[in-house]
Order: sequence, then C-alpha cells, then structure tokens
Amino acid sequence: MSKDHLTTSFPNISVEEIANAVRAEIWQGKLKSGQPLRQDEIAARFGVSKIPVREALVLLKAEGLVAFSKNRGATVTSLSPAELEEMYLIRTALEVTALQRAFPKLTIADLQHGEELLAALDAERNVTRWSDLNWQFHATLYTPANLPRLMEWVKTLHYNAARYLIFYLADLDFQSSSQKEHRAILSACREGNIQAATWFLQQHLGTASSQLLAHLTKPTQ
Amino acid sequence: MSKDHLTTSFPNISVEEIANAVRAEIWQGKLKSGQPLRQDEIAARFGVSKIPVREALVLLKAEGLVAFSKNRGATVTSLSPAELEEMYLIRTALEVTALQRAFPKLTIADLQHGEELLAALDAERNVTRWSDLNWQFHATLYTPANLPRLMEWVKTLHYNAARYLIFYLADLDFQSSSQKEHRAILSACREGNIQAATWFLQQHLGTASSQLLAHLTKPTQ
DNA sequence: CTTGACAATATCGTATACTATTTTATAATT
DNA sequence: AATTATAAAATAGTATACGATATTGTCAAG
Repeated sequence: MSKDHLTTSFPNISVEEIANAVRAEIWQGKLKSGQPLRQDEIAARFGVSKIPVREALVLLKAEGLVAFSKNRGATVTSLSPAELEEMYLIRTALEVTALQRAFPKLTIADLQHGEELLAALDAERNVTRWSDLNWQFHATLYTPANLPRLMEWVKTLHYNAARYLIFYLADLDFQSSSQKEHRAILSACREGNIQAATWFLQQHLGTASSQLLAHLTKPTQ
Repeated sequence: MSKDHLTTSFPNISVEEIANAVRAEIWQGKLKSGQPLRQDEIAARFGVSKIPVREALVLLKAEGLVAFSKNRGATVTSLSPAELEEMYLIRTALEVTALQRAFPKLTIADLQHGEELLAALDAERNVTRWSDLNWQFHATLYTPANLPRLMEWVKTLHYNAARYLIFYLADLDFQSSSQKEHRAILSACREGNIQAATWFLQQHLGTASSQLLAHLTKPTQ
C-alpha cells in the first residue's frame, strides 16, 4: 500500500465537483449555447473562491464545452454544422474501432444487458435519462474492448452532441427509428456478424448526424 | 469588426505561453516521465504567480501529458504499454478517417510538399526536428480533409507518442524503415489507390506501435 | 546502526485583495 | 431624439497571503 497514490483519473477535490456540476447543466441544456459563465456566481454557489472555478472551466474548455475569450470569461460553446459533422465523423471512427475490438469478447450477459437497456429506452420519456440510457447501451457494446481512454473521449463527444439532440428526443419518430437501429446492431452482435454490426452502427451514427445537421442549418423558423 | 472577438482557439495570454513551453519540454524529453512539476519554480521562471501556472498544467492534464495527485501537484505522465497501444489504436482510427476524407482533395502540390518533407526527413539527424517533420508529413496528407478538431487530437497523440519514440529515432534502421513506409503511402496516394494508401498507413502505425511496445516492455536492461 | 517519533521545511491548494479590462449607466452635445 | 463622451459598476485575471498536507531532517530509543 505504498505506490497506488498517483490516482491518474480523478484525484482532485472541489474542482472536479464544480466541473461535474457545470458539465451536467450544459449537457442537460440548462446552460445554453453562448451563455456566459460568471465566475463569481459559480464560486458563490459552491462556497469557494474563483480560483477552483476557473480551473474547472479550463477543464470544460478542454472538453469543448466552453470557450474563453480574453477578459470576457467563459461562455458555453455552440457547435457549427461543420463542427457537429466532424464530431460525428470522429465518433464513428472511434466507436467502430471500439465495437470491433469488443466484438470477440462480448458475452451473453453483455447482450442481455443491452436488451434490458433497450427496453428501458422504450419506456423512457425524460430526455436526460433517455440520453443516459442511450450512452449506456452504446457503452455496453464497447466496454469489453478495454479501451478506457477511447471510451472517455467517445462519452464526451456523445454528451456534447446530446445537448443538441435534446430537441429531437422529444420527437417519438426519432426515438423509434433510433431504437430500430439499436436493435439491428444488437441482433448482428448476437448473430456474430461483425460486418453487419459495424454497418448498422455506422448507419445509426450517420442518421443521427444528418438529422441534427438538418435541424441546425434550418433552425425551426 | 465587431463579432470576431470570440477566438475559440487560443484566446489566452500567458497561460497559453506557459502551457506551450512546458508542453514542448515534455515532448522533447527534457522533462521526463514521473518528474514533478514545481509550480513555484515554473512561476518564477515566467515571472508570474502560481495561478496561471496551475491553469496551464490543467490544460496539459487534459492533453494527457501531466497528472495531478492531491496535495502533491503535477508530474509528467508515463504511459503504460496498454495506454500506448490504445493511443496508437485511436490514432489509426482517426488518421485513416482523415486520409480517406482528404484523399479526393489531395493536390499535386500536396504530394510534392510531402515529397519535400520526406527528403528533409532523410537528411535530418536531430530527433526533435525529425519528429516535427514527421508530423508535418502526416499532416500534409490529412489537412485537405478539413477536420481541424480531429487534427488537433491526432497531433496531440502524435507528439505524446513522440517523446517515447525519441529513444528509437536515434536508431537509423527505424528511420529508414519508417521512411520506406512513408514513401509507400505517398506513392499510393499519387497513384490514386486509396485502399493501398490506407493499408500502408495502418501498417506504418502498427509497426511503430509494436516497436515501441517491445521497447517499453523490455526496457533496455 | 536501524527504526520510530517529532520538528522543520517545502509544497500544494485556495481565499483574499488588487489591477485591468469590459460593460453599463449617465450626462453632454448636436 | 439620436449619438457621442464620460463616469460608475461589473467582471476578469492574477499577485499575494495563508492554512493544509506532504516531505525531509533530526534526534532519541531500541
């Protein structure tokens, strides 16, 4: 018990908590794109000074959730269509890799767990929880690959896209088509058909991407 | 001239400079794995207080170059074999995607530029400059894809691996086999054979990965 | 000489305080 | 009334200061 002190993952105290809280609010859409993040206000809310708040915001900057501009502080980022497309392209590359690595290691229990998550998704109406379950389903298929850093990145990208998806998640058509795609992926995994699984995964991400893009470029009005 | 103030990329002042300096020293191996990064010392070197130094270190933490441990500050990270393998897997996924997107847009000028970089690499003896040129060559093949965020990530991963490659770069065999692989990729691009280009790129990264792994798991002694 | 307890020192993490910049409010001018 | 100029307030960014933790050094006991 002498050399496990370098906890590479989450050693920090309050900074992490602040980052988690702000991150969650951005993911959930409570903090909207372009909105400034007042350091004093956040500091007061957590009963700390500005310094840990700033460090938390720098962390979120690295995740692409906020941007700093000199002497004007941090604001919640907004993704351009090009950036969103790029994010999905990156996700596709990484998730396909993860699935292919995980595929030979997928157990019956994993597939069963995926099935249960899909059932839960069918029943879920709350968009935030839907988004969480959605990620859990994907994560179930990738976790056996044992690629923690890739998973961290994909998760970040997933939730970063999710705050835009929120508009869509209300739409039941989106949910049902998304679920069909999920089931296609899971079935292919169960049948041991990795080509099909990969194909359906790519289709799934491609569909989400193009739907989001259509929504962004023609914003409701 | 009223709405271009939100410079998403590099708005900060001294923090960025500090991060750049420390990052460069880690990349160049001047700061070795496990080495603690004394905040007061760095602060004194730049004539600032600890606060901007800490923010710079948090940035580097996000890049995976340093790790914090509670009340013990930041140290330069060291990659486990598993982490290194994962990094190369991620790089392969992303670089293949980038190459495939860039491929139809590659111009004669791009290929010519790549050729010149390979010539420069042949002549280069300094490992740091070799590493820079190496990245420039790869970047030349990916830039037309117009994927800035992917490029940023891959660049980070490239240099993060480079600090381990340094041991290898002294070895002329490594350089020459690496250059052969580079030329194979470039030739395939010139011939318009994307399958071959992709294949050679994957081989190239796979070779580097396994050589590094062999070195890490059996560390000289 | 080695080990353990305690003190001294070093270092970290953050609250406070201060300056610089930006934003908002107010007044002045056309 | 609209627009510019000026002052006040708000906010950001960082230096200083200080308590907390970790590390190192010293000494006593075995």
